[in-house]
Amino acid sequence: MPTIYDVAREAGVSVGTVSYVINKTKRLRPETVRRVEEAMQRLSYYPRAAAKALARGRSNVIALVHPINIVDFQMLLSTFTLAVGQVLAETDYRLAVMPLLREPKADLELEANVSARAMDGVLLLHTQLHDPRVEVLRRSGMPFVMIGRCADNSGLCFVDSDLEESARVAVRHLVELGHRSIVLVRQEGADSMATSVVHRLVTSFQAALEAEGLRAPDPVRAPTVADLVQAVEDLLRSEARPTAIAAANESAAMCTLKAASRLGLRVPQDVAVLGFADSPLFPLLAPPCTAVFDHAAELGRVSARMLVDILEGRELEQPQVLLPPRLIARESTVG
Amino acid sequence: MPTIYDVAREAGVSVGTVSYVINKTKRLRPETVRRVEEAMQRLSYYPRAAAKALARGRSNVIALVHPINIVDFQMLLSTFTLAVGQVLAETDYRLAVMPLLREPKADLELEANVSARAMDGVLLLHTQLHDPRVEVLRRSGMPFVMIGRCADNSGLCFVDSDLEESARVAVRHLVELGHRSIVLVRQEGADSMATSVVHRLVTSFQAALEAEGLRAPDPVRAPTVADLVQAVEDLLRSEARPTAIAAANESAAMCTLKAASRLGLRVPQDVAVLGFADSPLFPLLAPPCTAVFDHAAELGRVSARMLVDILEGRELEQPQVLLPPRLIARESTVG
DNA sequence: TTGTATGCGTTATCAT
DNA sequence: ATGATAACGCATACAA
Repeated sequence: MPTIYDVAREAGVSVGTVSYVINKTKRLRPETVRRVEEAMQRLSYYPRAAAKALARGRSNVIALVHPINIVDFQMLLSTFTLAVGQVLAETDYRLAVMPLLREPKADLELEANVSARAMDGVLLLHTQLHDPRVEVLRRSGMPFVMIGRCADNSGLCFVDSDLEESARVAVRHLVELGHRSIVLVRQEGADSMATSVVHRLVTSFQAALEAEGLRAPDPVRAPTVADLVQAVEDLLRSEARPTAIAAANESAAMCTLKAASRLGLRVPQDVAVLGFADSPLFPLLAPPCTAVFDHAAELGRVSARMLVDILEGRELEQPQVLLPPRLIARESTVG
Repeated sequence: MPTIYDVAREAGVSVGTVSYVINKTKRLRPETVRRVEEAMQRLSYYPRAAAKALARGRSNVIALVHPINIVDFQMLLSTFTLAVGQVLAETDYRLAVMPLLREPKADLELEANVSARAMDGVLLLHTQLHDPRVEVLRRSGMPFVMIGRCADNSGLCFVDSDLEESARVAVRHLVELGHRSIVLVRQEGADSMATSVVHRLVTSFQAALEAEGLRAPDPVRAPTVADLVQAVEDLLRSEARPTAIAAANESAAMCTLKAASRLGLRVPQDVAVLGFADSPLFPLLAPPCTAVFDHAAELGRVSARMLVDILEGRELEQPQVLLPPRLIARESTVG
């Protein structure tokens, strides 16, 4: 493997000059630049990432940290990742997605990477209200932007969906369609990481129902897909059968549609279905499913830009951003 | 940030000793070990990843390289990633998922990372028959394991599904159920990266049909979800309406089910549907969809173990592994 | 156990 | 205004 010294010798210049050419740190005589570039070409030289990172004190890597064992389908993740990648493509930062595996060891794994300064900054997905990962990041002084937020966000940066407003928008949409009996359905993972964002949604949703003067029944929940389908079927067969169901995530929406179809109920005539979360699946469902708060891509763009601004020492216009919900009405509610 | 020198001073030993304690490279007097460990604790010292990488000549990072803009839903990716992560958790290697963005620049991006020696080895997802990324990896001497394979695999390591056998298994399943008229449906992305694996499937499928003495009509294809639904609807309304449809991936399966439901056709009585690919979605569809070749997790496990073996200099039992297909019969074919 | 050379770029300082 | 030189960052590994 050729080093910068080999290149310097080959080009007949000093290593400093080569470095300046690589990093465009100084203006050099075009002739010199050409010689150096040709030498690099000939030797097929490429600066070692580790050496660069050690010398500069930073790695130019941004880590996207997310739990891998969550119940949601991670459709959000690919949309989000794509958006982040597109922002970073115009910067010097490289993206490394860092899936954290088992819950108990997850924090240690993050702590190891953070303490080793394996990255310059972190995008933290699925932030929960009391998130041990946030403590790790905070203590270490690692710059980070949360997607979602904690109970106490003072001094922290985040980009989040406005869940409260999302719930209101959803409820209002259903109420305007004449629904008065609405139930929320959610899959309850064994995984605490995923739950707390859902918990916030549940709370907001109940509040939104009450604000419209409607009853706010307990949400239907089940740990597995099969159980959830069964639970929704039971609900739809009960006397208290709601006329509309809101699903907290993709899998809940699919379970709901499935339960309805099993019972021979028509959607939306017999029961309307609305899903939270952004998912490319929703338009493909039968019927296409109305969705609220689909801006995974925007969460990605905004959070990535924010983190880059922090790392570049630029002033942040807004360290805490709430994205307004959007409702995409499809056939599962509006026929 | 404390360095190994600070720790050495604090513990009253030399840096070498500290290094030995960290890496358990040598046996030291327990008393010394204790002193060093306490010093590290007090200073909350953690070795810098970049320094370590520079000194050792390797990063202990394994990169999972995959295209991000493929049409498939990347359900495979999360299952696969989880499995890889579980294998690596028992090793010293960390996992960095590296999504490659835009097609034309993807190779350059990979080349930059590879040349910079940002990782020790690569797991290459969605390998295509003529894959420029393979050339990049090959030229650079970077150890890698392909998931999928190329046209010429001599000297290369891969783990792949046995697509030919998968196609036979699928066709046989449908034939045994009495189907004689079977059509393959696929979504055709703008993205060439995704197509060639599908292309192999198409070829195998046609061959399997002919081996059973059946006609092998051209596959139905369309670039977008909406178009594909339309195309399947047209097919199902035509005189040549097949009694069974095989879908090349998740989105094609969902499009097919949707087209059937729109036309009021019952699945599987009026038309049977079978999907290729592994997806946690399949059981959730209405009806639950029969699937062939669902071993994303095993692909992950086997390829990760293989790469670690290569990196550790262990002898490979089998550098080229074909996983036999599995068929999971669900209601979309067996009612 | 210790001392020290080594790996590889970056950047401040000095020389032309 | 350019270019050369040397110190620096941090952990590893070998010789003593």
